[in-house]
Amino acid sequence: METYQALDGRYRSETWHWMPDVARGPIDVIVGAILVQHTLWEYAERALNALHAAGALDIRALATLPPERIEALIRVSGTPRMKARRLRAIADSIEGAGGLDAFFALSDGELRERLLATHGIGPETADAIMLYAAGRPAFVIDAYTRRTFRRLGLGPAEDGYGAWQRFFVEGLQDVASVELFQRYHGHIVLHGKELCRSTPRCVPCPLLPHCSDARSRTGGRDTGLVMGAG
DNA sequence: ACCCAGGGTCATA
DNA sequence: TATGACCATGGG
Repeated sequence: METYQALDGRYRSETWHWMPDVARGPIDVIVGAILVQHTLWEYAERALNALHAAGALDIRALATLPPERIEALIRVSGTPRMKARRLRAIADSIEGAGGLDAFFALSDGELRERLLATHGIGPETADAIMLYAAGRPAFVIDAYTRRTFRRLGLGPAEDGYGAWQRFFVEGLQDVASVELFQRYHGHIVLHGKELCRSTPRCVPCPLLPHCSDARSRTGGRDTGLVMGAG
């Protein structure tokens, strides 16, 4: 919680959405969540723009267009054949649920279950869609979050997705809300690097590339960021 | 010519 | 259950 307060106090004035600009609707978020898998948002956004320009950012289009067409449009985001298949899978799943409205009318549990049953959607992508497209209180655990918090010497004992998620949800239970989960995750993604750099209590860890430049800092300058559990 | 990047699936042991 | 190969492209 103190970590969140530190981040939020510092960056309160800026937008915190992890998908800037293009993700204006739920379909953009759903598609973006798949495109960003194992790559940088920069590339996912390019692919998203290409889909949009081609009029393919639409459930019906994604469910019916030839796979090669989708592949060509999203190539820049990497693993195009895989991601084209995954986009088709989620489009089919949404249509199978009775369309986007019916899909979003599902309960939290039903929605997550349907997402996880979709080929190519695992816990992180499911939670990203839950939180950012459907507005459900699902805390997203991604590589940035794990790296940043491990670097700060925080986090659960075990390393599994569920353990990380419980760590955050339990630490935030008194203040949990969709908006806070979105802001917190966004802050970590956008500012995790600086958080590592500016935190005196950072511990050495050669396994964390984006923080490795802060390795030897122990008496770091005071930036107003103070760490605490959860 | 390396290395990595916000994941997930599948085949092994 | 757990570990590793694989996907494939762009940038440092």
